[in-house]
Amino acid sequence: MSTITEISKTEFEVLEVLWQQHPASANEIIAKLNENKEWHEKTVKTLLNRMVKKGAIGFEKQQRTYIYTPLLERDSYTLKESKSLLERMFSGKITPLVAGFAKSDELSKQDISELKQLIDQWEQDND
Amino acid sequence: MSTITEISKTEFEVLEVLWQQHPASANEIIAKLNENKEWHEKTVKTLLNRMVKKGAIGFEKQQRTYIYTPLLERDSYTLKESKSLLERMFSGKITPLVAGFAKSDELSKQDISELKQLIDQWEQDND
DNA sequence: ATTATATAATTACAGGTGTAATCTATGATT
DNA sequence: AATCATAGATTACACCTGTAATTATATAAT
Repeated sequence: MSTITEISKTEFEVLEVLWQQHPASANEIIAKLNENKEWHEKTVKTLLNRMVKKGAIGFEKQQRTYIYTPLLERDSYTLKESKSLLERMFSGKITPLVAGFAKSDELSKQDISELKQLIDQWEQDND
Repeated sequence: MSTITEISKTEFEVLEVLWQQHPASANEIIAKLNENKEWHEKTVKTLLNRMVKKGAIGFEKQQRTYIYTPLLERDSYTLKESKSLLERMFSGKITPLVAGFAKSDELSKQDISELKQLIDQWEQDND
């Protein structure tokens, strides 16, 4: 249920494809992953196994093979991780993070316009 | 020089006090850390040692004791970590992260006004 | 039924991490 | 000078990670 689960960086990459498309078999996941970079089959299987144990994903037996599904919501997981990072390095505030990006020229015109829109929306909603 | 260095979460906490005040001896660091939560002296010493090996901090001998200094800039380190997180979970874009906060009511009136100010500034600078 | 094949389970193994305890050397104290 | 206290160095140790290889098992093929 809730996000007690700790996911490692590689595990996250695997979960990512599951979030994009589930349920999915190990082989489907492996194939999808390999569109980007090389993943050894055994490695992926290990990661799936570990995530099952951690309760991050579940599976259903389809004959001999497993069909996996995420048990963790992407949004809540990324939010938790984001909050954790902000907490640890920016006293929990979002602005210093964005300011860091601004300062080192990591913000594009596009980013700015998206942020403005987001803020407008927020102000409409919270008023 | 540049941020090749990998710092663990606890190491970061120790580095944090060094960034706030340096150079500093192990004991000063330990004292400062203990203002917040309990840190075992041995643990802190281990972490300092590891960070020296990693090249994240340096020291100067003051008689028998070491006086440590950060060799890593806070800003560049936090930027690197922030970028890494955005890269991994938001395709490198800042807006989805902020949107996640907005969606789960993690943004305060204050945050919004700070963000707006930041954006104003950015627009003044980049024009 | 036997064998080959493909899945999942188990085992491997060298770092890294959190959290200390123990050892060693050196300066302080008597 | 001998001893003590203390700082740093070394060692410990279980768990996590990345990255697989090996083993066991269940089906598919012959």
